[in-house]
Amino acid sequence: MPAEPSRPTLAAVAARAGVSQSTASLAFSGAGPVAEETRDRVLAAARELDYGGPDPRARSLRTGRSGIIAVVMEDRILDAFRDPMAVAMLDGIADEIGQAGYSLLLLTDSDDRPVGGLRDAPMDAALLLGCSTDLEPSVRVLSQRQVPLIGVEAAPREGMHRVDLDNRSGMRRGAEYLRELGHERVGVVMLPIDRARSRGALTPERLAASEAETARERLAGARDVFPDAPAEVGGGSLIDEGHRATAALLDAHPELTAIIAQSDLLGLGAIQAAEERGLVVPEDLSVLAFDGARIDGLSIHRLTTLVQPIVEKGRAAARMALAALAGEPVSDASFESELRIGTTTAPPRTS
Amino acid sequence: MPAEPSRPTLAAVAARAGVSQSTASLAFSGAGPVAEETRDRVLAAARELDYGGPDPRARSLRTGRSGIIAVVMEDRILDAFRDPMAVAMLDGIADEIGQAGYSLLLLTDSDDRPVGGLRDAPMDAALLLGCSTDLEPSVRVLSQRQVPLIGVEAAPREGMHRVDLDNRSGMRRGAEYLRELGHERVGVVMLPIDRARSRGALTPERLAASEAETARERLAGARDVFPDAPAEVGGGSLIDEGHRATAALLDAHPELTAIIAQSDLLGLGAIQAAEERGLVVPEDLSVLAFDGARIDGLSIHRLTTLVQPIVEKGRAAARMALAALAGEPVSDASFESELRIGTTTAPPRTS
DNA sequence: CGCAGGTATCGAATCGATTCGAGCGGCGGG
DNA sequence: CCCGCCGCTCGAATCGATTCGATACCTGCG
Repeated sequence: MPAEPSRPTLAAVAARAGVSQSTASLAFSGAGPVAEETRDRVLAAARELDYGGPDPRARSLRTGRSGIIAVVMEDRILDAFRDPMAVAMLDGIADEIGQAGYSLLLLTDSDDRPVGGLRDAPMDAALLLGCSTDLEPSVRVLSQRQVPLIGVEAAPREGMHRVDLDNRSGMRRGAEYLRELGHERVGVVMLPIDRARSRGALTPERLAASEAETARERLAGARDVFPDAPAEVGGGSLIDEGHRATAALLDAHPELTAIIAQSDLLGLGAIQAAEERGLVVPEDLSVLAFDGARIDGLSIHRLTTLVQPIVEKGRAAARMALAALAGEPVSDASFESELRIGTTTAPPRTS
Repeated sequence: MPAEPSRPTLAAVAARAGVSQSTASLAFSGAGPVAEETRDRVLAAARELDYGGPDPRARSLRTGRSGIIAVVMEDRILDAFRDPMAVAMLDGIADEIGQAGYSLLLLTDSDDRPVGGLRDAPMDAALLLGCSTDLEPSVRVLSQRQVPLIGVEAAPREGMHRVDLDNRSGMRRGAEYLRELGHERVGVVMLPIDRARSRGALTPERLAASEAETARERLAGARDVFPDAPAEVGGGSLIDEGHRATAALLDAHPELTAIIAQSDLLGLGAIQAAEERGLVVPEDLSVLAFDGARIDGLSIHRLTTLVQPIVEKGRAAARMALAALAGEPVSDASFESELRIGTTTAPPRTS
């Protein structure tokens, strides 16, 4: 091995400054009383040695804190970031976390490497975004490691704090609004309900086998009002998927006068599909969605949708993690959506 | 303090299994020879004590590796993820990094806390995405820490490996194509050129003060062909920004027959702005963009654009980091864009 | 039967900081 | 003038693993 430049250590700095290691440490961390003159000497020595501050690894071993909060998603990163809701929530999380001096570690629960980063990455807390039960093995590792766990719209689990949304009652409220407008034949365009993200008409069997809390709850809300509503499952929360699913739904059920989409993107796809077959929204087909996403560049329609406080949800999750880390008691949070009436719903044509 | 459950340590497991700590370590890591029977005993003891595997903090102190690769962006997370290019590149990075068993730490170079996570987060390497020179202080900390640095379209810096794109010659090729079609009056819609993301007409002073490599290079390419092309700066790579900037440009220069947008999103905004004022694309106004982004839900126009291998860029950056970590020699990478002719360019109307 | 060679295990040093209690002057009050 | 307190500095233990060299045992061969 050639010359060893090897990063200088705090001990080296202390030696050069002629103080003990403990004093040098105090000079850097600012904790504890240090004479100004001493601190200057230490900092000068550090500069001379090109010392860049204490090694985070050593520090984190000693203090038990790494300054990292992990966010675990089940999707591929690409898919997750295509979803404006995930991004918005992440933004809330990042903001809150950053403010508190933590950094954000992005983990996916990929099938390939079952507990890849989850097991080996240093983290002080973990936020699980919309995770299904089959994340169980990974999550177990974390609770063994006594990492505080916060689940956002995740299946309940012992020892996990939760952030929830009124998916069912919110969607029910939306459905009731459609019924009040006079709709009776309504179809539902669903978010994926399994990890394979398989498309197609929803059958009772598929529903029973599903692990996706959010999709199930939103469907339940819709069916509270329209018990027989047919549903088509999309392969993701994407405009194109909403387009495809709606087309399939309208092919199979031409009598539908309204579509309930489980997300705004699906709803936008529904509008595209409708227009493509010559239907005018909302006169020929009403579209109700969910999320209240702010989507760049789509200004023509204002979706009627259930607005959820997504950024706040992210913030809340982050704050719960921070509270848990601070040793404060943590109580679950639950949020409510609000029906925002746009230009995509109207009474059905009186035929 | 109440009862201390305190996570069991490897030493405890070793003791319970009746082996030495070293043996227990080997049993877990798989390195070194361990009799099968012994390993089973260790794993059993671990199970009984509910031991979740070695502490990443301690491991990383000892091994000098944390298994984390950081990605540094200058935007807020929200802004960065609104940009499909950033997301796509991140996807390439995440994929490559994950494959190698590393996790991804997301850092932003926020003004508030100058070296926030950058200084304190454990990381084995850092990827800087499109960062300007004023990232200097943060970056210096990292090179002090001897963390391998990879810059993507970043200003050159000593000790930093680079991934580059032919922004200038690519855009020049696009501009030449416009000229061949017969265009002479062309305007440029630009990406932000300063951290404040201030909008408005581009002046020579603002250009001189700018730090944004990518925007400058792409402009230079356009002006290689149309030296006097007026330019308007957008407040981000967003459809709405392209819309606004194009409107401003057309107000000030009604004679323009083509718009060169520095990103696809800006290009889409340009189309919107054109259509809004009754111009037909491409007959009345041609639009040339840059990126070749795959954008969900926009199927009407096929942008004429310079396609860049964005995912590959991400992969390359990640691979360079991994190579550096493996002690292999690293050589800079540079990529080329390709002009893809769509339906948004045509000869100008012969007036 | 003795020894070389190999394998499984062990001891102990080490990674680089933080932190707690003790020590040591200097200053103010009695 | 002496004592006690306060403010600064120092030593040494500690965090929880990895890893290198040494040890003990066993096998097979001469």
